[in-house]
Amino acid sequence: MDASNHPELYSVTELAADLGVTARTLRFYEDKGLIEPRRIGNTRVYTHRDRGRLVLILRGKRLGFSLREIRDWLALYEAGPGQRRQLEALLAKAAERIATLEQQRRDIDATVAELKDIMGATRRWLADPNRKPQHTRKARQ
Amino acid sequence: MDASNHPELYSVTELAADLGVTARTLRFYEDKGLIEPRRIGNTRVYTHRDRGRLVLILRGKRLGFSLREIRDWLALYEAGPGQRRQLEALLAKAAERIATLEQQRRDIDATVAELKDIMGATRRWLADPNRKPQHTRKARQ
DNA sequence: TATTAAGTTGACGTATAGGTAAACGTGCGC
DNA sequence: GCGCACGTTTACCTATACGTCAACTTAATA
Repeated sequence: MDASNHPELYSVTELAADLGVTARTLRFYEDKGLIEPRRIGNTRVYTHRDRGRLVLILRGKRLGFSLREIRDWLALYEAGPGQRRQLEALLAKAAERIATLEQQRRDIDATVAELKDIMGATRRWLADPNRKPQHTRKARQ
Repeated sequence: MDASNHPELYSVTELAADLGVTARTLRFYEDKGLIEPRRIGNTRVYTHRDRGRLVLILRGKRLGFSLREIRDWLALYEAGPGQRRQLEALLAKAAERIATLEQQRRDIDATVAELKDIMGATRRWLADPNRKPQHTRKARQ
């Protein structure tokens, strides 16, 4: 069950270790239709191309896409007639994701501001418990 | 099952509507030990104080704390000997949360930058497919 | 009184990305 | 001939914050 004699073939455990994930993860991705490694008998054998595909998958994950999105995009990428459409779809998805992230960033900024405000009020209160607690910012509720 | 005759008493549905959540949510919070409204027979009756407590709970949620954290903090707030300790605990929690959020913000910034980089490369590729795709930034993997 | 509205508990479903365990097969070296 | 390391599948578990029934009781009202 060892494929190390051939430089471009990997077992699950090998490739998983190589990519910094567990074998379970690779099998899970297969379950979800993201990869389909060859088999020798019952045993999975990953090629260099499979590895490349997995690198793409992991990058997608790191960028915050769900496995479903990644799978759909890869399928579309393989089946499509030209490249143009997929690249445009990719651009759209990326723009969408950027919008989401920038919204999250604004939410974070607002939350941090509110937390800092509460901290300030709390500190003033600790310094002088008689002074009424007074927030300078108004919360959204 | 209507408590509207008394200005400070609410039924689940009333208070839920008032707070913009569902009755299920209030019962769930009770299950999790965050509130303990009085009962008339089997029926929940919320007082003005319960409402105040729920406002605190919802603010905690909005600021990104888990129900468990909120519950623990409320318990500590009720049981504690003075206020000083709880306020200091609150300060610590808030600082912790701010640190988490600022880390998230950095992650978002990095991700957005990478996405924009990919978009740029994709656009150049669309404009001139002969030119090799070339990212200016290097990803973390 | 019969109906309806609102209350109750309990249990199962949802989404995500795997972890963990059980039970089993299989080739290899000694 | 045996054990070990590694492979396989199936299936249930995790965390979070509720949503969604279902079955039942109680209270108010026409």
